[in-house]
Amino acid sequence: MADDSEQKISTRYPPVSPELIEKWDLLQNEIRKKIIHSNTEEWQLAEELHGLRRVAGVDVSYPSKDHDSYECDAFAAVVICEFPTMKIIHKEVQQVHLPVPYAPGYLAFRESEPVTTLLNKIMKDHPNKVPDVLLVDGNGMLHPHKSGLACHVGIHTNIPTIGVAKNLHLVDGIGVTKQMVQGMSARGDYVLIRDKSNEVLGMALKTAKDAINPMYVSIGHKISLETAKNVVLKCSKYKIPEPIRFADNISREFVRKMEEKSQSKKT
DNA sequence: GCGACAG
DNA sequence: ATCTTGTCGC
Repeated sequence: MADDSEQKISTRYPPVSPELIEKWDLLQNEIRKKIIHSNTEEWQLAEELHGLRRVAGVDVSYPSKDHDSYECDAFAAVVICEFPTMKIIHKEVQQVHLPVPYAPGYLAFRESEPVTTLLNKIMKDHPNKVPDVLLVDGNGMLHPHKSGLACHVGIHTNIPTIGVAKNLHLVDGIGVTKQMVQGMSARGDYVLIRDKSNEVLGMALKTAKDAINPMYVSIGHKISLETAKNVVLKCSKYKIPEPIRFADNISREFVRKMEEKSQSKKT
């Protein structure tokens, strides 16, 4: 069956072979079919999220020099926070090799494998710290094929997962205007984002009072969008939800250390 | 008609 | 994602 959602990717991205794209599209379809769109856990039943103990943030940071090359090394970080205090109870960073470039719509094929490997390692080594829900920086269902990075990570770890993106990724048919975003004044305000067939893919959510731009929230796996919104809000002190913000800081820190190291080596 | 495009 | 300075405010 022909797929009309093929995208034109400008030359600023390293080229990915049509064969690989074709393979990725098939894999994304498989992921999409496996996604559970509703709540599956006890703690998701009440708005107060009673019983939710641990929330993990997942992020990958890149060295400045080769983040745009076909393959590169990067640092993946997972930070597990206690809910609702957001106190860090575990953090783990891993240097990873990313064998394929970033291509719009195909972030999962760059980041999901190393991230799931790290998560599975934590689950094995620290079974008492296994997170109840994952916050992944990137989209879940708010994606051209409804199977963004957060969906992949959720399916591969079998943990409820939420996609949280700082920027809106282009999906044809969605109508999100600046006016809608400007219309949000209070923390917790949101605008649902639907596709051509009027299906809800995610939402623009105002997570902080003074944040001009919203966060884009969508489900990854085993959670409803309504519950996902609650989790993200309760984890957000600033614009970026705390677990992701921490994971971001830590992975960046390691990138910086690595670059300093390679600098002194040259001299 | 061209361009827009998570990280 | 990454590159950067100052600046405003609690």
